[in-house]
Amino acid sequence: MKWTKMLIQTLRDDPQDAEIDSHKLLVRASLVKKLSGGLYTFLPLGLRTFRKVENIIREELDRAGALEVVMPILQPAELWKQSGRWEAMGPNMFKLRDRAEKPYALGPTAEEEVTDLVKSIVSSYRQLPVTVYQFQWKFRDEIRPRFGLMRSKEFMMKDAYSFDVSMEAADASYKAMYDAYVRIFARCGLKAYPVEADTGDIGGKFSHEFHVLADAGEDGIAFCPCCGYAANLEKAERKVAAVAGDPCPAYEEVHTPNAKTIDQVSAFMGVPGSAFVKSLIYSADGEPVMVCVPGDRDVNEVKLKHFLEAGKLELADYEMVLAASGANAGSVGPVKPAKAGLRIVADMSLKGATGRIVGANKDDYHLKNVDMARDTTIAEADYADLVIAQAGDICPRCGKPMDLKRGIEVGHVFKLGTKYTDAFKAVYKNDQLQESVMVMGCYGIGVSRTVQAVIEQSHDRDGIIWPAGVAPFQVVIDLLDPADESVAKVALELESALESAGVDVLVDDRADRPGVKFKDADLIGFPVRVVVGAKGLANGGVEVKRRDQDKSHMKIVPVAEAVAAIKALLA
RNA sequence: CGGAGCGUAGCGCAGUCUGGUAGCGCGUUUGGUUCGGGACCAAAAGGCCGAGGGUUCAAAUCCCUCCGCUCCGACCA
Repeated sequence: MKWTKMLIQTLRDDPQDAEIDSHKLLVRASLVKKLSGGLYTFLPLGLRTFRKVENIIREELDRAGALEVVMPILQPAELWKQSGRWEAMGPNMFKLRDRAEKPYALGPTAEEEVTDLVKSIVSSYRQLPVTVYQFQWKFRDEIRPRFGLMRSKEFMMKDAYSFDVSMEAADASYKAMYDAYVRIFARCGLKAYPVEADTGDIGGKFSHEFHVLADAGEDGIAFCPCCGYAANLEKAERKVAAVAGDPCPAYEEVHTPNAKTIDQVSAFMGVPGSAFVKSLIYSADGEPVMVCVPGDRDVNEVKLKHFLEAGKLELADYEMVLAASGANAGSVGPVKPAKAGLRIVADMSLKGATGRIVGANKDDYHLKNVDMARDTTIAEADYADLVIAQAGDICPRCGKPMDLKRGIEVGHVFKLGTKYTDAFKAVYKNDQLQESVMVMGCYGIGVSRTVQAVIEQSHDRDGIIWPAGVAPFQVVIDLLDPADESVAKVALELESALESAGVDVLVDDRADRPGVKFKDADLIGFPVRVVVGAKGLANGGVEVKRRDQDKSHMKIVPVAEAVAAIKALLA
């Protein structure tokens, strides 16, 4: 392929609307072009990488025995109503109607569709297990699209779904996908780590996310450097040492005018935030619940939701706070709240805590010298791990302190159980003609996001450094003297020789000066650069260099040996 | 949805406060000189100044409305 025949528009300046390196480089290297917020066109170069990532995924899933299908993007609303997610997905889902007013969704995912599909084909245990997958554009009405392809309204996802006869059999399907994911990300040149995760809106039993570590990542991850425990902060557990609370005198009121937040009261009283108990009123399925956590920690709503087994959990509104506590937000506390029998739950680090400061359930007042056991009615069983893990928290597995990292979620595997197969009555018959519900798993990879994650993880000041497996072209030939027929001939012959050897190559045949070509080659980041020029040929051949090595590694090789030398650099 | 910032040539920006012929750099086209890490000279093309309304003799500039983009936040007491 010749550069002058491609549609490439590299940019010297960073685009005005990009914040992170990978987003800037996607645009500057002419891989994508923005149409509108959260909507991108893949340009020829970007699409080549995109297809390579797709093919790696396809090969590994095929190898794992999965079957490719393509299901409609436009999904009838009735499917979503059957699973209850027409409501549950809320405004995250694009909804539309046809001319007959029949409602549809633009698929944000396809559990409903695939369950309906498999149910209609599979009726016997002999047909199981089966795993199907597709590459399909997904649509989500994101609150805030950002960072280019990282979080967009429309994105390419590989989604796979397994169906098994039992929980145990489903574990094997899960394991097969997990292993395939490890291979896929390795082949993409990515360091992706599996981390334990919450199952979120999709629901299910357990799951792992695959994360690429990057400061620009949107997710917090707790990492144990000692034993390798890794979990999304939404889920990350922690161990808490028992509190040896010294006895304290009876509690008493303190007037704290105009001090609402922990920071304000802490400053007012001259006591650190950790001495406080922060108390929040949540509405759990419409019922008020008070949640107490140390003043310097934040509630983990995901953990709380699981602990309370609540369907819908949100912070209580103003009226509910007043009715439950007797005071407004800012003065809420666990000692004698207004509502008799109000359920109070607390973080386990508060068990046995004494001498704490809490809201007095009376506006502008706090209580000091509170002994959680003596002064509150919190049940033994209502102490649980309810806060977001922090760096330094104790690993639940090995007892050593954990680190905090940030990650880009590129893949996710779920063991779903029977949530959807129950809803759709997806059953099979066993050899006794007895019917059972199939057990399901689902497995996603964000293809467009993975492309960007590779860039985020592999670039330098000059541009992208593509891993050879996913580069738009593996080799760029910088033809420095395109007007010189004898030099051009060498470049073109090398191009066909490389193509015959299965190496894809782009010849920069522009009439520009060398510096322009070198800069663009570095920006786009072809793994190997070959310079063909009159000067080099006079010195004995063509010059080859890997993108990830500097000029000192450049080698002059005779034209006849060039293909072998280039293949060696790509290996 | 709340807050902030920004919309001027393909891209990056100045001009807006203080109204008076729409500019700069990169890119593009043509000619010439150059030619191994983003060359130089000359000439040229390219803009409904986000859209609509208002004020004014006159609006990119002042006022109003809307639209789009980016960032922060979305109830942690």
